[in-house]
Amino acid sequence: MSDQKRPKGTLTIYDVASQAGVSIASVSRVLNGHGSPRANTRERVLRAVEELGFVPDGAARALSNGLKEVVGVVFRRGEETHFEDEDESLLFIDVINRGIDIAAQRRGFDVLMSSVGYTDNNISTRISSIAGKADGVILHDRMLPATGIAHLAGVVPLVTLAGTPGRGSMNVRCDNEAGMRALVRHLVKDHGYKTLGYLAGRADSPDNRSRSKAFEAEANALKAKVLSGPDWQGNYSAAGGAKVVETLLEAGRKLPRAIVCANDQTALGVMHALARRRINVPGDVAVTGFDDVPVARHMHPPLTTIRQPMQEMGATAFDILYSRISTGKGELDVVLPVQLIVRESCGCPPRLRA
Amino acid sequence: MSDQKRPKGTLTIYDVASQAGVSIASVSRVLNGHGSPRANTRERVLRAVEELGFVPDGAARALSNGLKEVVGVVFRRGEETHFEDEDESLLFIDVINRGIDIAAQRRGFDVLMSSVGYTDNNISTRISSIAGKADGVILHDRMLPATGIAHLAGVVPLVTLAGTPGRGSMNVRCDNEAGMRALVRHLVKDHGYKTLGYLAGRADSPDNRSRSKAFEAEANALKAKVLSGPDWQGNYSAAGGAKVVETLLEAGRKLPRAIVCANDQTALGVMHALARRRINVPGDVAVTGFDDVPVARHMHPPLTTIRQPMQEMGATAFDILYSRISTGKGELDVVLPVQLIVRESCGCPPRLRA
DNA sequence: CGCTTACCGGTAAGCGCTTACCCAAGAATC
DNA sequence: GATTCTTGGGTAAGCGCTTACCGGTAAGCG
Repeated sequence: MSDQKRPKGTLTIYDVASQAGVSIASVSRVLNGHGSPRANTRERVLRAVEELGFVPDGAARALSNGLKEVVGVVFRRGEETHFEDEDESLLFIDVINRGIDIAAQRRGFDVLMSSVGYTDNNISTRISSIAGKADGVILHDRMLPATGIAHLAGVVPLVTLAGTPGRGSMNVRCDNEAGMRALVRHLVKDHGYKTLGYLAGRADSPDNRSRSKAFEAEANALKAKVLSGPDWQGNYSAAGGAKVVETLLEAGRKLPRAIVCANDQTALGVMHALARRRINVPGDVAVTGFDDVPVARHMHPPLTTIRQPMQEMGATAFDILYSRISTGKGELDVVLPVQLIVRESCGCPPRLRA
Repeated sequence: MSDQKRPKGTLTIYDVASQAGVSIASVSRVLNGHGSPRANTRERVLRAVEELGFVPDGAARALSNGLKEVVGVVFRRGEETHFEDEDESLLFIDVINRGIDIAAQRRGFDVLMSSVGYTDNNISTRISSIAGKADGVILHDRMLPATGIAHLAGVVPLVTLAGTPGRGSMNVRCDNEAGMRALVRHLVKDHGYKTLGYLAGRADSPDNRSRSKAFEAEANALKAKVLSGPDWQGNYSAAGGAKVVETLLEAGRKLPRAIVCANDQTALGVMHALARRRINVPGDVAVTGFDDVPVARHMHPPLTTIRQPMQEMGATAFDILYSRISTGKGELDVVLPVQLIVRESCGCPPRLRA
């Protein structure tokens, strides 16, 4: 392991080749396991690589064979005001990212992460930068308007999460409709609640739209009274959820028997706001979420919600992207099943923990 | 925004050049803001880029100008058994990574993340892969033995976190000694505890070594009795901390008045184990941590600990790596200050929350 | 023992970009 | 109006790698 070698320029495959006394082609073959090098050649190359501490340049490799073995992931970094438990837990996005990471490793890919703040105004520049450095891109929800997505999809293989497939981009989402139907049914049929409110997520989110629609449809079908509209517009954040409840209360409006929130974070905010007003959950008002993020089961009371297979969503996103990259094909729209998780915030009795 | 263009091969700078009726050099100049292109030229190029939806290839760019604008970050993904709150929170590493991310963005760099599992046996292969794709690498604690670090540092600019600087690699850590001294002093002088135990982290961790040394030195200086040794060997995980306490208790050993844990996660495990035995914290035994991870203040009782500026550590790691990459210079060893955070697990009274 | 077949391994082309170098055309000067 | 200075922009080399192609040697065969 001689260290005296300190070539000023970077160490290249030529250095390895001359050290080993073979050609650069042989070095490349040995390193990539192509062809069938003679044992002698192989050994000399490996020894030279070891002695020199050679690491092939990823850029050159990528340029040459057209594969970077990198996926880009773009998501929003929370920057709004935070609620107690909100900033500190693995949220929806983190768990999905972990799934992507794990799936990527199986294929020898690495993950280029880029979080953008809410106030960043150069988002599309940043996404382009990522796109140029990766073989494909995974976009979390609400990163780009539909036209931007279509445009980008023409440039690089693209998977959106919780979006809508279209114009060449692929999409992974979960079965919002089935989840919402199950939830509403539980609230109305099992608990007998007659009035329900839907505290919406961002208006431009496909997830929010399908949850909202399924909510209304099912509630109407079961003859429950529905409260919604502009007063019920949240933004997926805990602060947004709390705000809606407070505004409603200050206006002297009567709350429904159950508040169905667009996601768990919103439910977190709602429960905070309710607690501050000494309104009992679920005694006076039941609250439900959507996602089943890790903190959901530690809320007071534990949150009844719909579990999305978050890690699996991430892994699936990578997998379809990968097959698109390597074979040119790939599912356009993958819908993953969800599961109703009954805890106590809906009014069900506590269960024994394992 | 014509879409009919669907060139089979990738879109290159040549396509843009011919579309704009200029040379590739001009396209490159406009895109990178070099030279002083005439307004006319500039416009034509930008229009062509827009029409074609051109995104320059990062690999080619990197190869050409020797800068990838990517930093690699390698860390361990937890895979051991988990305690209730452990898996679900932003831990030490996550917060540091966020700091890296934010600092990197300021310089137009992106972050290539690679988590390795505890059971992965191809770690150095993976690290090499990352190194080849990045301009520099940040390694979290205990990813590689010292020789491996020295070796890698010869290949790519390298920053270790909570390690030791040496042989060309840089390091960022926090002032373990000062923190530990302050903590021990608080326990002994303010609370009057006479016997202290140090529940160690991984034996091969530099952080653990310096905390352990400072602990003993300060405790001895203050004439407190010290319990340590092989029975007190943890591994930074909650499970490890709990195990030590249980083993001690089963062996009928008497616990010290205060248990100083190598990190917060360990303290979490210790408090679980103590609670299970109905031992009161801090009444019977005080417990302290180190790090101040986000959950620390939500434990029961809230954990007294040493706050490390985690996000700043990440940002600093990137910054010194960046200056090394761009100027060839860079601090070799950065030590960041820490702060004693007094909560209730040491025996102090509850404070009003803001 | 001479010819075919196989197989290793070397040479060189090119991946898409940046940039040093150089040329041409307009501005400035006498 | 001829000469020199200025400056935008084109040509081509080269970044470090992979791989198609081909030549040389050894093994297989009649």
